[in-house]
Amino acid sequence: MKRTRGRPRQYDEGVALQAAGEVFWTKGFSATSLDDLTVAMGMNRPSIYRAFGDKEAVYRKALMQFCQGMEAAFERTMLAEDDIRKALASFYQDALAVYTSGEQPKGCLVMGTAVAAAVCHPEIQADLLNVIRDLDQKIAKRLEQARDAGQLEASFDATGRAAVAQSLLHSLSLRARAGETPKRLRRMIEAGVETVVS
Amino acid sequence: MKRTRGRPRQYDEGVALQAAGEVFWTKGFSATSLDDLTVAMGMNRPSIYRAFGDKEAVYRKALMQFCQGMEAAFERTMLAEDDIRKALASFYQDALAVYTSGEQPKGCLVMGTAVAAAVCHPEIQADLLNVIRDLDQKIAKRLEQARDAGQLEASFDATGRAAVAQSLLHSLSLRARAGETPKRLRRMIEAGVETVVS
DNA sequence: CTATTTTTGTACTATTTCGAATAATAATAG
DNA sequence: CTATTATTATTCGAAATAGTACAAAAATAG
Repeated sequence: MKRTRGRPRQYDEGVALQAAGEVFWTKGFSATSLDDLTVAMGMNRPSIYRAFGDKEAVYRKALMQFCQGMEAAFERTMLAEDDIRKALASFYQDALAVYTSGEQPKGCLVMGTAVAAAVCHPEIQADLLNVIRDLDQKIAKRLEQARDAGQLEASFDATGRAAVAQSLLHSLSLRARAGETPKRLRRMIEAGVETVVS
Repeated sequence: MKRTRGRPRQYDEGVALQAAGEVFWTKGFSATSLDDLTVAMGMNRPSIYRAFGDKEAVYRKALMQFCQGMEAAFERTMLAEDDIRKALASFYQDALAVYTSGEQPKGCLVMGTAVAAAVCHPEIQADLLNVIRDLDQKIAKRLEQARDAGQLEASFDATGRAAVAQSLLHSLSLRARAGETPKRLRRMIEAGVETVVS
């Protein structure tokens, strides 16, 4: 951690992006103003521009940091647990815990806010598609592994079911943001796991 | 159609709301300005206020009109077709046709834009939750009917599977808006139908 | 023809918003 | 101590935005 020249920066990149993410998560991309960001990030406007670029750049970086957190959750659950049902169930539960973590449930940052912005912001749309396809592949790989371990039928369509499995996650996010009760969401997880592996 | 007193209105309510819906569908709720609406609806600002109220009121009325169109699609497919697999498949296909209808695919107006606005706009959130729960019930009822007709196992969990079935719709909307290819979306429908009824 | 009613059209104000120009600050290099 | 570099802080201006006040228009009622 060598000191560089010039005035030392007062912000921590990760902390600032997390704070930005919180605002975007609540208000959405276009309803969030730069003034909102200066307050939340504790940085003044020119510092934000210097450090991250314009609003869209801040947003995309906050998205990517959020995704890293979700990838960690995937590893803690889907990859750490051997039984595929338990793995799926704990993955959904971990995700749901994130989706309902704040004072108000806000779902997934990506699915809750990037989707709306996607049509008018091609780069956000591209990020979104990448995230979705990446997760499809990760789930499919894990399902194949379970199939090879004999936990699923030999004819199990891992790719098709992976898309279904991620659909449940999308819907969980959406319903959480819509204010659905935790009880109903948990029941959906149960029915969903059973459906995916059936 | 009796002529009423006063200057005749130049707009048609349904047409105006549809035009408003198109803008919201593309830009999202908060990125749409009243100037955008005046242009699209062919009405000047005070006329919009008089006729529909403020931006949020216009938005909610446009949402509700969109939902009526989707309900009609539900009746054309899920209720008109006897075989539950065909019914589901044609419902998803009809929905996908709507989701990818414009020059750019925009998914579902509700799932694509109301979700982002839901956290800061309680009435939009309430509308969203109502729409979701309503469709869950409609699908569950249709699945029960299929079960009673012997097309599904007696132990089939209609309520749980209805939530899964709607999840596929949510994901279809989301993926379409993310720019997923029609080919992949159609494949997802196939795998999804098979999963739901399995 | 005049009064009444409803909608349309113009213009305005106060506020928000983005982005940039400029100055001040705090460190290192030599 | 002076020059250089990187970051922070203040301020400004131009544009966009939401909502409203008020006048004009186009119909019916009597």
